[in-house]
Amino acid sequence: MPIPLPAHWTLLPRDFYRRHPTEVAPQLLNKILVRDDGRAGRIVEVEAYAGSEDPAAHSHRGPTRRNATMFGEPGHLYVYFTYGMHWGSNAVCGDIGQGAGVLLRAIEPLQGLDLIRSARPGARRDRDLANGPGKLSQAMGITGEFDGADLVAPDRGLAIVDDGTSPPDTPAVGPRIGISQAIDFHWRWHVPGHPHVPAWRPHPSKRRTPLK
DNA sequence: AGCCGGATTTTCT
DNA sequence: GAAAATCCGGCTT
Repeated sequence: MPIPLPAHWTLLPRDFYRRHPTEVAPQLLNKILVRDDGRAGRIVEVEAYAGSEDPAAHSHRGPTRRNATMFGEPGHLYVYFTYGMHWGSNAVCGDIGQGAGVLLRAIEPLQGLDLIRSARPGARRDRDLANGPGKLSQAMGITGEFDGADLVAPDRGLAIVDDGTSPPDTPAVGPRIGISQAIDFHWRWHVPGHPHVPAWRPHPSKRRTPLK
């Protein structure tokens, strides 16, 4: 069942996702993540994860039960569980079998603020509602039930749309956060100076050292 | 504003 | 059995 959208909001086509995640990621900035319950937010921070070429990717060592969605059709949502309590949301990219995706790290809530606030009871300020992959998923009510959801031909009330806002001409770039492998890949992009992106980070505030 | 530790459980080695 | 694509609260500057 289709998601009711404002007239000028258009679904992103399948081919949008059928590219390398480092190409898709910056293009996802300023797009909108929408749910059929009225929740919507502008994507303001993303990270690219490739397949076998990327030691930090869940898909690096090939398909498993957890990452199976990453190896499927692009334009679906890969939802993973980590740290015993947090969900992360990715748009699957590239070709089938590649295992690539773009992690959605932060959105600026636009619609359904009442629902989003009640989903994030701990948030003091609105800028804390969805400025992190776990917070974003919690704000939008995304859990494992949404793993594999189609974002192009929505089957679970979730989609990514274009409202006519272009991606930033010069998106800010930096290293990915919370990983211990391939920290030299600068595969994180965000809207420069956006208030709903965590304060300017020239480097991760907490860098884990690889276990020896 | 930054650093630190605890929470909590799935996943794969 | 250890690490994990994190978050939060509490403590120190």
